[in-house]
Amino acid sequence: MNDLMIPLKEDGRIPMYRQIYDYIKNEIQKGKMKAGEKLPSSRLLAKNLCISRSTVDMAYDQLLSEGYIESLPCKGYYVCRMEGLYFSIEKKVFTEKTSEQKVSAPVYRWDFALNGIAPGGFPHNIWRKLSREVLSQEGDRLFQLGDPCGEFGIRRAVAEYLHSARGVDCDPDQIIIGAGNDYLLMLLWVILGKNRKIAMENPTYLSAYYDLIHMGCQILPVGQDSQGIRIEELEKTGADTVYVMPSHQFPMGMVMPLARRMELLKWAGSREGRYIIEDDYDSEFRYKGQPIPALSGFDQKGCVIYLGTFSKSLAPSVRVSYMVLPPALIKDYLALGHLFSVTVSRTDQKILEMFLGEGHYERHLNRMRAVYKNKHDLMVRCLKEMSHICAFSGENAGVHLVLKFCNGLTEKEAVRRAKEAGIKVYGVSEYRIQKSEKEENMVLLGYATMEDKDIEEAMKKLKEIWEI
Amino acid sequence: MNDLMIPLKEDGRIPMYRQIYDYIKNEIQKGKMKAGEKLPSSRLLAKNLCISRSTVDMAYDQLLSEGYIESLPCKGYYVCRMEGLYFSIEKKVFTEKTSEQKVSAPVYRWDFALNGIAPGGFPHNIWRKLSREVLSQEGDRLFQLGDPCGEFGIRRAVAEYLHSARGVDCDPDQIIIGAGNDYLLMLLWVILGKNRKIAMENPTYLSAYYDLIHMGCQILPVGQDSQGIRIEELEKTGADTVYVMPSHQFPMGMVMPLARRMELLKWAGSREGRYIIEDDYDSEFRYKGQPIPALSGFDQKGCVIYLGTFSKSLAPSVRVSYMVLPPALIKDYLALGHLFSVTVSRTDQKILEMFLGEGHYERHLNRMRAVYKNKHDLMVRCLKEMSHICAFSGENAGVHLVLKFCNGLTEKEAVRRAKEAGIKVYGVSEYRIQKSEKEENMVLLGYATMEDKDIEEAMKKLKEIWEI
DNA sequence: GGGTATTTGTCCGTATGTATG
DNA sequence: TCATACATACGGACAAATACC
Repeated sequence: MNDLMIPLKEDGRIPMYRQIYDYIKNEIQKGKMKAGEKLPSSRLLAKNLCISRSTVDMAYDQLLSEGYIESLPCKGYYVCRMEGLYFSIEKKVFTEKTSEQKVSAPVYRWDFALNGIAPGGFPHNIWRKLSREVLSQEGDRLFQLGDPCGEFGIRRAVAEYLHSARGVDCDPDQIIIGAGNDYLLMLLWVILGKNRKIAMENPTYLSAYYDLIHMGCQILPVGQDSQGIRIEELEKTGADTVYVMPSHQFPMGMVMPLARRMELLKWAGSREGRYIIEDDYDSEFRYKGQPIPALSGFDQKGCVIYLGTFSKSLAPSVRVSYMVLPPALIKDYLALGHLFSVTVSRTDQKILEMFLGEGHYERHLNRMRAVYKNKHDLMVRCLKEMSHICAFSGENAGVHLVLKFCNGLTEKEAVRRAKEAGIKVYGVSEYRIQKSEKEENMVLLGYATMEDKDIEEAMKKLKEIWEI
Repeated sequence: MNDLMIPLKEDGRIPMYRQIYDYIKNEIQKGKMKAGEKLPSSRLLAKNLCISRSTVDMAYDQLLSEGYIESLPCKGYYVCRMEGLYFSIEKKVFTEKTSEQKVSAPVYRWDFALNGIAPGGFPHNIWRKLSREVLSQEGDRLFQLGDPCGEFGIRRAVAEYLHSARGVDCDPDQIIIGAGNDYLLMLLWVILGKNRKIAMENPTYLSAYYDLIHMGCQILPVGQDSQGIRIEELEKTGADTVYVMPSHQFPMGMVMPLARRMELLKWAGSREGRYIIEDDYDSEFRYKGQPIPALSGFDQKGCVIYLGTFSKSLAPSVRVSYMVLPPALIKDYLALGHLFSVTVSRTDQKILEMFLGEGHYERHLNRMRAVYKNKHDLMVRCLKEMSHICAFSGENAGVHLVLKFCNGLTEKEAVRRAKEAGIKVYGVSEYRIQKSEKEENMVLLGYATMEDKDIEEAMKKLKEIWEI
């Protein structure tokens, strides 16, 4: 009985320890838990229910004192023999209505989604604790209007993080905090002026592409090789700005080596007013090879705009991103007269500031890196058994892989077959901003949100159905 | 490495397991412990440090989960190969520059600010309670990606509120949640298409004006009389869209009567593709007269876009606004393919949902209405004693008043004299998007942030210094 | 070379201090 | 003051690997 799942409601009306107590008592009375049966250990149950062990302890204590269970030190808790008592307590059970979406959705049993985080990956308790601290300490002050760029505290924390972890040397005053990359890109578009010709890698991160397109921007697609964007091609487009993801290109997954980075910087520095937008969206997760500082760290001439986010590394719903502007552009931004208010609530800013400042972020990243490396290695192991079907790339970083079929399977057919088997995979063609004429044969598999067990099951199925 | 001696301080400030963790992590990062090296066993280290084994276990556990070390059961713990993160040991320290504004700011003893809320006006305890509930109840779910328009729950709550309090009849699916009006205006600009000619009242809410201007929008200023925007003039401009604040025009403070509203709706309905953007920013605060439903409530043809916010009614730092789009535009928005993610964190959305759903918002508004009515009445009393100096208007709603000098004082001079006396008041000319040729003679006084005592003192001073 | 003592990671229940309302 | 919940720290029991006789 280690899979005990107790539905907890923390509306404050019924204490949690009481709910646990009630539930277990009921199970014993109904006979679902039999005499001698072992209860889950306090640690295990606490972990499963995402609460403190002491809370479980309190529930067990009460059961103990009422004779429902006995405790064998260093062994566990066991259900006692309850004799001579007659129970007839029938509890009414309420079930939640399945929402309509849920009814129409269950086409996919597995989803190799490209966003989202590992289940249980969000550092709940810490976040909750910090949230409580912030709300009780800061008082009214936090609900007055704040700095339009974001509070100094979080900007400093981000600057320190960028310095030590990404090699980016910037002043807090160069940083702008905003609710998501989409928003910051819109802001950037205003700051840079509306006549920019922006080059992008093809395929690329579609959200950024559409952001810019819908703002009325002219986008010039540029091809890429194994080292990243092709500089020669970039030069030919006549673009004055380029949007790149050097640390882990999305979706192709290549890491831009130092040499190419230097070429890119040279491109930007060779003409006045050229800018590089460096989207460093998931640089936090690397599993192999030398860490390469962000492009922005090598920037001497102030032509790199750095974009980073907590949405990928912490949780998608933490909609906080940051942008480092070169001094010249920050001046332009301030000249706009603070016309935009900051889009992130001050409480969230303060929580994040503390999260970074107290080292929680570093620890969280380390933990998640270990978690993702596990999944990554598992994926690689599964894929190695499929080498007659496909080759893979984009490994060693990020949380997704690129598969290229070598058995003649097309992207379309692969996606279709996977769908029939209840597995969602993503075709590379979806991310092209300039469609290729020839048939595509690559798919993307994100593994962040998948449980290890599901990865194994799904990969086994894929191996079967992609056989030709 | 069995001679590991870790200097432990047991002053209770840093937990012991944490000190051990920090120490070892540091050794590994500095390279003093190399990959593959064996750590002392938990028992040995515990003995050496004279602490419990479990304490060492906790430290090792954390190092384990973060991937610094690996555990081989029955053998020992070993240092892992740490790759991926870029370490720069030296920490950089940033200090906040005392911003120039702060240095030059303390000129003012009183500030009749036009934004901000009453001191103590934010319902702290409730907010904190809800925040705690949300964070402990919702668990992980809340940190996965949510609905791009905002969670259904808050959209439903807003729809219900708008229906009952503002007479706006809309479906939750017509609502888009966003971080601030600025953001929603940018979004709207994308949805409406970039060739719109937008008319605005003159003077108007500058932030909205600059948002649109910087997006590259063509803005046509339109004059207004005591009833609001002049329809004839609007017609002449050739605009296809108009931005208005019918319930309390900023900054002039007039309330658009029913007749004018109908004229405006007629204007919009008379030509295909005409839209009215109704900014209902502070309709919550009315002190007199019949409440007039929002323009959107009379809209039969689907040509009104409604903008509302919690930034004014709750607190500036609660950056949550909402937009109600007519069905046709919602379709256009969805056709854009959800390219924008929602900009408000899901926790904040959930908190607000409960805040509305449990009736806290209604109670809060009632309370604040009473608070502001007090201040409002106090202002009016003070101003009546200044009737030889100025007339006032814009009363009965909102949290600011408009003063018009009748003793020949100019805006410029009035602002200057007030500044000398340590009082900040705001000239109407600042809010004009088309400057007037003749000398201005109106100023704006916001009373939301002022304590009653300060209002009395400041108004008394103003009476003296504005005497001619 | 096979039994045995020792070492080791792992899991267990327990106790205490602290923060919050 | 008390109930609730969490963080920290303790020491015992067990099974598997290892070292030793």
